Amino acid sequence: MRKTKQRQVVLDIVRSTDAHPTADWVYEQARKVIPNISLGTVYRLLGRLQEEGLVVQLEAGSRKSRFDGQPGPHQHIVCERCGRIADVPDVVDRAATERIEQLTGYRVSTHRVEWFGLCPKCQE
Amino acid sequence: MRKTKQRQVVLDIVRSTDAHPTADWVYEQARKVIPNISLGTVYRLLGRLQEEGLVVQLEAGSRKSRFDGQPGPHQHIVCERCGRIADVPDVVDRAATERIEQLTGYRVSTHRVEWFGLCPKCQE
DNA sequence: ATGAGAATAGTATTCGTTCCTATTTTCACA
DNA sequence: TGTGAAAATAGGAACGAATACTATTCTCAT
Repeated sequence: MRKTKQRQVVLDIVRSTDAHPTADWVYEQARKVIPNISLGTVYRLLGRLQEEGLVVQLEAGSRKSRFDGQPGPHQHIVCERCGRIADVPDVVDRAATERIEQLTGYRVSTHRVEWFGLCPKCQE
Repeated sequence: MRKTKQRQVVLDIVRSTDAHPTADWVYEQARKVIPNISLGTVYRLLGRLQEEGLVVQLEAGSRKSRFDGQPGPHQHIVCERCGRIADVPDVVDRAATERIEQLTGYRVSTHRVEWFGLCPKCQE
């Protein structure tokens, strides 16, 4: 792993804010320092930084939406190897929701818990 | 809202499985019944069925990934109006994880809680 | 029966992201 | 301090899930 100016700039930018920026926002900021930096470089660096644990990527996962024909209060667990999705009961109670509302000032309307792991078949 | 064959077929398909199918899987199944059904129709119907509460869409939200330069155990709350994201502490304890493992047979490696609501600014 | 408008089929388009490759840059080692 | 091999980048092409567009078909209240 080599120390490049691009890498340092991208890391500084993503660390400089708590606004959870998008890749293209990081790209725009980076261009102020390195005008001809490439968007592909930003994507590659963000991915690499994530592998190293310096950055967390939200809403990643498979980019395909999946649909559930059994609506109702339940959550999901996704197999990290084969993508199989199973239903699980919700573990978040009313007290937790109220705590979040008080801490953030947000008015909570809903929440979603996603679990990740290995399904029984993929555990071998 | 009109009763069309396409609508009924898509609803039957998405209700017939608990595998949380993708839109193109639903499309392939639907083509076995209506060979010239359009993929756009499948997308539109799934969206409409979701609005009616008959179907739940997973992993939806903005299609852009967002990045967090402050790694560490915390979760997020997303404003449904302006997209603002704030950090919140995790509310899932060890006992809940064990319960999920026993219920599903999955080996849990991580989880993610996403809260949705209105940020203070958007509550007016 | 019929006509207005809702829904569809087929296709083009959008846009976030990834891939490709010639060129540049970094850094271990002489 | 040079030098060369490997790694990283810039720029642009390609990909793919999802959406937009529009002429045509279908539904259903009357």
